[in-house]
Amino acid sequence: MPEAGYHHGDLQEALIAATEAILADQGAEGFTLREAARRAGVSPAAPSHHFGNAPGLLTEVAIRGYQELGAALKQAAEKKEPLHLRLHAQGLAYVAFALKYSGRFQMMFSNKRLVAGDERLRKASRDAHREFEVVVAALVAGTPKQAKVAATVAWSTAHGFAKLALEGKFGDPGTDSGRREIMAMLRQVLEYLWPIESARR
Amino acid sequence: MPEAGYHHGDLQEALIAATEAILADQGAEGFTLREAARRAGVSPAAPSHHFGNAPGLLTEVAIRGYQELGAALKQAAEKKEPLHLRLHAQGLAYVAFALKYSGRFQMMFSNKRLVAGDERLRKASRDAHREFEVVVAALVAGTPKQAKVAATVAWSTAHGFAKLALEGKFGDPGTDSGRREIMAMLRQVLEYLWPIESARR
DNA sequence: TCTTTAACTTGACACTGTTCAGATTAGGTC
DNA sequence: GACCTAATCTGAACAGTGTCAAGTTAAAGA
Repeated sequence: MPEAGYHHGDLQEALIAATEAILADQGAEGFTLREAARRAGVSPAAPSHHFGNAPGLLTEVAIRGYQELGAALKQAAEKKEPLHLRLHAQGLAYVAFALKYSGRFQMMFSNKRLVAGDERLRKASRDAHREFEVVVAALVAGTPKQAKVAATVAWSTAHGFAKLALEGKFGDPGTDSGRREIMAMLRQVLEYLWPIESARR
Repeated sequence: MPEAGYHHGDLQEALIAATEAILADQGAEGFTLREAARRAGVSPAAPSHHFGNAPGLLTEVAIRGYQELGAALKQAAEKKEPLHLRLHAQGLAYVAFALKYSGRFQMMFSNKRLVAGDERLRKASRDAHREFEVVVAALVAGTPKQAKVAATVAWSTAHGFAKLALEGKFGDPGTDSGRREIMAMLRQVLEYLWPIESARR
């Protein structure tokens, strides 16, 4: 694990960490392969031996992002009654993740920069999405098909809200007060979609 | 309007058209300023005299995109009874726009590549969004604030669904059959959100 | 016609991702 | 311990990018 010398020791992880750092403080557009190599203290050509090319590295980062997101959704749904609260918690967790790790989040959903059709990536994305389904299935009385539709509604709404929020449509996501505005608006949206008290209007 | 000679005649429009063409057949990531200049038959430095820089040109294209999108939403809402159908039509129009002009659509919502805080851009975006509000306000019995929330729900859902669809989460948006799958799923989502027949469950 | 000014080009600079031949070293084998 | 192989990384190069400063061309107004 020595960071100096001709052989890095654990360049793979160092590059992933460097990429996440860049995404964190420069955003998705700020990433360059050379900068990642620079931060890992290695030549521009080094990453190719581990990840093939830039999309290869980014795909690895995206996979981990989906796993984190899935875990956050799972955790948000635990031990919440009534069941509606679980969906609220998941929506809040989804947007909170998007705001907190905005660069990574944006990268996770920009297929053009990832390895098109990577099987592990598809699986990670599906697994995260499924976290919505398990909650929705418990809530919606209906066929599995209806549950799938409801889960798609939940995902689409959370995702659309997060994306629009990141583009500054609901307030500046770069400031504390802006983020509070955004989350307040989100709570109203969730309440509209899945009212907590009464049955749906 | 002569296309040849030292002075182009109408380079402004030519560059915008070239940009839209690139976005149409290469996608948002495929755009380069030099390629736009190339297609307009002009040197790489020429665009700067009209748009300052690449974000300047892209912002102009995005503004027109929002205007088109707003017009499509407005048109979709015309002459449809019952009122729920207007929202359905708007959702369908939103996603149809995203699928048809995917490159431009993606660019419209990638602030990092546009002029941050351009006033005309903000207005164009707001105007498009407002098309949701006018329909929702007529539908939702409630305070203006509630109408705003409902409009945000509509926008978020349509936008999220469109984005996820473009990333291939509901089928391949590049094929006819994939697009049919996507639109079929969307119809179910809209029916879940705003059931046509009965009152909301 | 002359001159001002807008439009455009040329050439340069600092970047980018990727490739390829070569240098280095880690780890297993004698 | 010495040797060899295979993995790892470097250095230099290439084609491409956005943008800038200085120079060239032509349109428009006096």
